[in-house]
Amino acid sequence: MRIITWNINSVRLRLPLLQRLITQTSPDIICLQETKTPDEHFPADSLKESGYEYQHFHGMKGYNGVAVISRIPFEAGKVHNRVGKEDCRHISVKFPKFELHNLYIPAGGDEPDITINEKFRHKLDFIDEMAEWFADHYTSDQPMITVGDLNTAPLEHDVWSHKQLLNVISHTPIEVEKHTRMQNSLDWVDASRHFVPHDQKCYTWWSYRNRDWKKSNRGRRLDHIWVTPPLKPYLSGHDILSHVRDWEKPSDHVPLLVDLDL
DNA sequence: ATGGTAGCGTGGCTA
Repeated sequence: MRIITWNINSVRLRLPLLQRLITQTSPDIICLQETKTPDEHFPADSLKESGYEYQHFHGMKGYNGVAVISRIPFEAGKVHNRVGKEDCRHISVKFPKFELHNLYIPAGGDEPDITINEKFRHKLDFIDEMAEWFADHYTSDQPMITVGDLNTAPLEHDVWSHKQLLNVISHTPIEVEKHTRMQNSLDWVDASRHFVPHDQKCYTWWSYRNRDWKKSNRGRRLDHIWVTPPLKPYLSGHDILSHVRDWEKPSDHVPLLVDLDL
């Protein structure tokens, strides 16, 4: 079983790129973030024609938005409102062999100070709520998968410069602490780091604000696939599809792929 | 220290 997660940064604008990704990798399940469209404009029919008959999406005008599209049937999905907002950042669906959560955690703005930056407060509260909610509703012996743009790069080699990013939102100690606490809530296994050694640089996002993303290579690992311990033995493959960052009109995030022998 | 680019949807927010 092949699962892809991708912050697509507008599913309508990049539908042709999504189709190309499907042709090249043939995933069973695709999870998208930042679809940036209300549900009535989600390209549901087009993706059904591509083979993804089972769909669950939740979007809004202009911002955020998450979607799960699948060739494999799943039970009716859920929408989860987080920290009192209806801003389309968390959906889940139930497959026969596991439950899947698709997350778009708030980016958090620019200033890493909760007293002056409401967006950073929102991000930290969101992560806290997720950690509690996972622990309250599940146990780590249940087969679960969480994917998405978690907007935190927790490890030293998840960013191009650990020292220079210590005070930059996505890699500050307070976020890393909360992110790690969320990860520990159900003993989530970080699938990318299961395959990529911790001392090796590993990125899924490169800013638009660099003239040449590949040359400067100032990336961060913001996108993640986590599995609970029962699924760990079935992890069989992993790929970060960096070449997609070079397609015309790319997203600033690249797709992350995991294979499970299920 | 600053500014750099992109999407949505047409002015300014968010990333």
